[in-house]
Amino acid sequence: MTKKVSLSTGLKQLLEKGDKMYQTGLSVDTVIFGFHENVLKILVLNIQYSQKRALPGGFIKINEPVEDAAYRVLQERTGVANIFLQQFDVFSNPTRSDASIHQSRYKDYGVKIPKDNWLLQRFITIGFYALIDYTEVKTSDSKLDAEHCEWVDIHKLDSMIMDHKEIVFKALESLRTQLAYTPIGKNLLPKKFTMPELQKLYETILDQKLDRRNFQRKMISFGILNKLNETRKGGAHKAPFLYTFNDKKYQKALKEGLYGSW
Amino acid sequence: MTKKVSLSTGLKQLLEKGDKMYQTGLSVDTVIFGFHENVLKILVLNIQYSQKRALPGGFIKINEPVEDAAYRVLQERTGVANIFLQQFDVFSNPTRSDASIHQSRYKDYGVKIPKDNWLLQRFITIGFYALIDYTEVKTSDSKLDAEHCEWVDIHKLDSMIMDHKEIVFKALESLRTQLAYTPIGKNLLPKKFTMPELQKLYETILDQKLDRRNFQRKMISFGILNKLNETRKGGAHKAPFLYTFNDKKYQKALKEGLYGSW
DNA sequence: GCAAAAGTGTTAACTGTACACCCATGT
DNA sequence: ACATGGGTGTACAGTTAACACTTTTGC
Repeated sequence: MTKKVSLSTGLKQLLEKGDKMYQTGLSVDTVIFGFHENVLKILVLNIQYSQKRALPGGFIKINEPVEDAAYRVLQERTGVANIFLQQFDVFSNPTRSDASIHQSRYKDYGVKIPKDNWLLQRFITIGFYALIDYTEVKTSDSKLDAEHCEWVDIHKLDSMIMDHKEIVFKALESLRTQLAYTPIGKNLLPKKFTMPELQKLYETILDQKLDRRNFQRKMISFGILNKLNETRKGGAHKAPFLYTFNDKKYQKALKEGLYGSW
Repeated sequence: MTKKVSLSTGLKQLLEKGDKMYQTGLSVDTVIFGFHENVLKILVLNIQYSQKRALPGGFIKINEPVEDAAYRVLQERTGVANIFLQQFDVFSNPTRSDASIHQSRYKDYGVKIPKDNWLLQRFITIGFYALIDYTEVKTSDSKLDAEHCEWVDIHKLDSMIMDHKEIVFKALESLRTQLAYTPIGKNLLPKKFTMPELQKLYETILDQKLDRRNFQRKMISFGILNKLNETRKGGAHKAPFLYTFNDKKYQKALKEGLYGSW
């Protein structure tokens, strides 16, 4: 992260030259899902001088595909590569933008954004969701950062700016639909995981209990798992076996779907 | 449609004031599906001075939701209201734009578009597909129109401008996926239709033969059809019964899916 | 040894698929 | 009458769902 002075320089450039560097009126917002302590969480930004939170988002560079822009945002916030990213909707309500958010960001430096500045125009945003291994993300621990990143339980997202709560809701809806015909665990779990862990993940996303035995059989029948000869010791009771995803088959299932269509 | 003079005025305004009226760098393109003579067709534009065809598309007005923009395009081209419209993807390859298409459109009027004009900038387009009752569309019959609309068999789309063929392909792919968990016939068929007609529609979209009897049972089991006490006379052989969609249940199925999720 | 969690097996219910048969209509 | 397409029924197979039993581990 940067200090106040250089941040100010960056903000100044954004204000004055942003419309030459970026596609005006367009942004990407990413709903970054992670799984931790049996809870589905998303990575959100705490907005300075506001109780509200925001989705990590950014602008699209001239000559940049939107997927790259979303990936760039993700990298900046999580430092993780090889992330599952999925575009799921476009949000274009003309009243969704909120000039005050940008204004308060600049107020501190004594700058008032001119009314006709590109930042204050109406923005259409393209929504992506990402699935990411919680353990691989190094969120900055300093609460002092102007834009501090934080994992928040999906059920405890009370106040978010603009339409960001709607975006999260839609992302979750898409994720649930995806779950039915696409493998998803690989991106949300550590390399090695147990069957109960995988099941908890599914149950959390679907918000529903699943039968332990049938779940195991179904998962194995998909043929995307490698069973290891190790067990997860340490927990009370019987030690469950560890699994990894079979990369080749996983990728194949991602492309063709778990059931191979009609 | 308008004459050359007023068209020129419209084009002039587009060139000079378009960036004040529309979201720059953003467009919508619509893949309009229709079903006729047992063939899945889409409505395309014949580009003047070109052998290539284009998808009906347009720009997004300042303060207009993208869905409204897509709907506007649809209305302009088909005159039909109450259309099923679905956003399915965003196309943002930086090299997808083609300045020559805009240039040749203006060349006729002796106008050369300045290099820095908004029309020649990179455009990101939001793809929609529409399902529409073929019989309700009045395509202008005059082949003289600058932008003549035409129904074309989905399998006979050889040359299209830019990435429009890819857009059609992706739309078809989405439609096929949708088919599995959403009712779709309502928008592609006349009010009254027979079971064999509905089946042909499904077979055409899926590009696959389906069992006559099982299809019928499955459709009826969805509970979205009203069987009428009329039959479609005229054809050879036994007259099939006519059906309509049960609007209430159809709308419910659209929202909740045909199977009600997990 | 006991409680709690994990592994494996069995059966019943349901769904999808593949047919067979009968009926109506135009030639 | 017969060829063709449409309507209805049934039987089998494959899948899903429900549940029982055994094994392992920490206390």
